[in-house]
Formats: sequence, C-alpha cells, structure tokens
Amino acid sequence: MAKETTTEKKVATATNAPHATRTTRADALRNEDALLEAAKVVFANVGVDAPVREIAAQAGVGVGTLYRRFPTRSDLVVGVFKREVDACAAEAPILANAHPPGEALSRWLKRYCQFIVTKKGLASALHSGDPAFDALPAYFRSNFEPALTDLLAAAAKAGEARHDVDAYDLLRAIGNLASTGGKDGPDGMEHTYRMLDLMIDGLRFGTSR
Amino acid sequence: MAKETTTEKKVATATNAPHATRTTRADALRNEDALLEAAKVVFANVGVDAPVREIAAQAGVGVGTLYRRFPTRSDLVVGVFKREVDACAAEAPILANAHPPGEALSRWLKRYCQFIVTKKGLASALHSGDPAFDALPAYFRSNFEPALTDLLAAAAKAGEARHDVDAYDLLRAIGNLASTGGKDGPDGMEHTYRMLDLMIDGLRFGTSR
DNA sequence: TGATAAACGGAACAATGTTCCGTATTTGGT
DNA sequence: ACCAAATACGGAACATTGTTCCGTTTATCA
Repeated sequence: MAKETTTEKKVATATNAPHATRTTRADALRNEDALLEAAKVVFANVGVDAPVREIAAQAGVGVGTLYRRFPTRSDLVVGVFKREVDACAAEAPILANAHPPGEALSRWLKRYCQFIVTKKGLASALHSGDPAFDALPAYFRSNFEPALTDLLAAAAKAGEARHDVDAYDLLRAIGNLASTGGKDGPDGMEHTYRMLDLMIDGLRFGTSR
Repeated sequence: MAKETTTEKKVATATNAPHATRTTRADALRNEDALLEAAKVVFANVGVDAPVREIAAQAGVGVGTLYRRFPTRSDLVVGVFKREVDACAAEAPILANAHPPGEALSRWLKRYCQFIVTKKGLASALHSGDPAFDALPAYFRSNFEPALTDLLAAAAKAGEARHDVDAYDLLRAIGNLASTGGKDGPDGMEHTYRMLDLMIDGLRFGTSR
C-alpha cells in the first residue's frame, strides 16, 4: 500500500523466514540507468517512435531487460521525461549556490530553454491521447514551479528582478518562446536565446519600479 | 524518366491502335467510395490509428484493393479529410439557395462546427510531422474561406450581418471554440452550439452599426 | 461473345511492441 | 570462500500492424 522507496530492506519481524527480501541487484540498477540514458540519446536522434530494440541495443542489454524495468514503451518515455525534468530542476539550487541571484536566475532560464527544445519531440507525444502521459504535465509543473519560484524570490530580494512575476507564467511564456523557435532554425537557438535575454532584461528593468 | 501523371489518357491521334486506354472500371469507382466512407466511420469509432485491415473489411474489400487506391495509410487519412472538407464546403451554396442569407449563414456555421468536432481526431494527426499532411491546412482554408466569404457577403448585403468580419478569422474563432468543447462533454455539443449562437447574434447585432 | 486490360482478394513479408523461459549472475548466510 | 536461492539477463518466439505480390476474377469494348 505505502509506496516503497528505492531500497526496500528486509522485514525484520521475529517469526519470518531467514531472509524475506533482498536489496535490488547492482546490475539491475546499472541497467536501469543505462536504459534511461540510451533512451534519451536515441529519442533525440531518431525520435520518440524509435524501436525498442534499438534502445536496448544502445544500452547494451536485451529487450527482456528493458521490458522488466519499463513494461511499456510509454513507461520508458515517461521515465526519460521525468529524469530530464529532475535533472533540470536540480540545477536550480546548485546554480543558486554558485552565482549571485540574478546570474543564477538567468543561467537557469537558459538551461530551461534547452530542456524545452530537446523535449519538443516528447511534447507532441504528450498530446497523443495515451493515458500513460496524463501525469506528466503535473510532474512538470510541480518540479519546475518551486525551483523557479525560489530563484525568482532570491533575485527579487537582491533587487535583481521585479517582484510581480509569477513563476508559472514565466515558465509558460519561455516554454512557448522556446518551442516555436526550434534548434534547427536558420541561426539555431540563437534567436531563442536573444528573446530569452529580452525577457530577462525585462525582469531586471522592472526592478526600478 | 518523365513521371507519369495519374490518368494517362489514350493518345487520340488518328493512326493509333484500336483502344489505347479504357475508362475506369465501375467497381473501382464504387470501391473507392466505399473505402472513403468506411474509413470515415472507422476513424470516428476507433480513431485515426485504426488498422487498415479493419477499414478494408468495413468497406467489404481486400487490403490489396485498398492499397491500390491509397498507397499509404496517410493517403487514406488525407482522402477522408478532403472528402469531408468538400462535403462541408459544398453545402454552403446549397444552403444559400434554400434559405434567406442570415439563416443560410447560421446553418452553415453550425454544420462547420460539426465538421470540426468530428475531425478533432484527425487534427492531432495533422501535427504529427508526417509530410503527407502538409497540404491539408491549405486545402482546408482554400475551400472554407471562399465558401464562408460568400455567405457572409450575402448576409451583410441583406443587412443580416455586419460587414467588418473576416471569413478566415471567423473560421478560426469558431474552430477553436468547437475543438475545445468536445462532443463528449457533460451536455455534448450543446455548449458549443450555445457559444456559436452567441457569435451569430454578435454578427447580427453589429448590423445596426 | 470473347479477348484483354483492369481490378480484386488475401496470402506472404517486414517491422515492431510484448511475452516467455532457460541460463547466468548476484546476494546473503555460513 | 562457498553455496543455494533469488534475482536478473538475453533473445527467441509471438502478436499486431503496414505494405507488397501475384494468381484469379471481372468489367469493358470491339
């Protein structure tokens, strides 16, 4: 009933058999990681419709292994998406520690742009009607919104950003901005970054109000 | 070397052989029609991803027959889409003859709403990246815009609609309106029709200006 | 009516998602 | 260090499609 966290230790009740559970095997963990990494690469190169076999091959495992971890193609897509969301969101506090607030905000927004651009392929899959993807928008928001909220608050406190911008609005705005100006455009990403700088300047400018 | 166009008619020069070409066989025409009709039904029930075999079965033909007419799944989708566009656009002049201008306009817009709602499934396919669908938006517009323009002009001339509404804008507006309020909603289509009536009233009201 | 081009049906092929199971590896206790 | 059991692995086999091929049937037209 309660969801197990990654390592489920043996049940220590007195009466039970010698060993009720084991830890997840090391190779299993390694393979799960390899699969997600491989899927990320293959999805980027071939698209989200890439054959499962190809992903398994790239990860250096058999399809059986892939399917034990990700019972369905969709599960793999979801896995990659979440992992990327996690990775991107996790950079927010790191950047916040390593740079002054305004700089951290600016850097993270650029990083977010990259996320959006590389996930454009996945984005269309999201609207494909497969119920496996239903939870992703919420996951997206629940990870990114707090991350950006913190960055914004810190920057605002330091007088490096205005106070009246909502994190979610900003996520959407930049999301739209980045998803229309693809990375394959005439000046690839340059246009997107220029527009992003514009928005960031806008954030700073508002400070004086 | 030179690519043949679809129907290479007999060369009608005086000297040639008895019969260079024949007319398209009657059953072929019948089957093409049956296939489009079947596809329309199956797409509506199962979705645009319905198996080709199922469509062939519904049409009462073999898959071979289907593939001679529509060399690719996409071709079939395109065929159904165009046929529906044609059918809907063709009703405009008919309604214009059968009713006073304002009534004709109102009726056609309702018909257009139905088109949009039933084609929602196809709409997502349009954005799937398949280049076979690239021509459809233009086809959509080049058929509907003139049809609605005529209806609007007639209604405006009769004092039953304002003059300052662009046909394309109206198509888009109602398109958005109908595609968000699906037919499966709580009061199925009723909400959409109510909003449509609102817009039509708006068209009429502007008359007084 | 009969010769013939056109069209037909569906078996066969290819690509892909998914399942199954015999084999190999890891773990935990001794 | 060793062993037995649990766990995980690989990839063949299966199921479901899209697509092609070809022997058979049928409509056309002289």
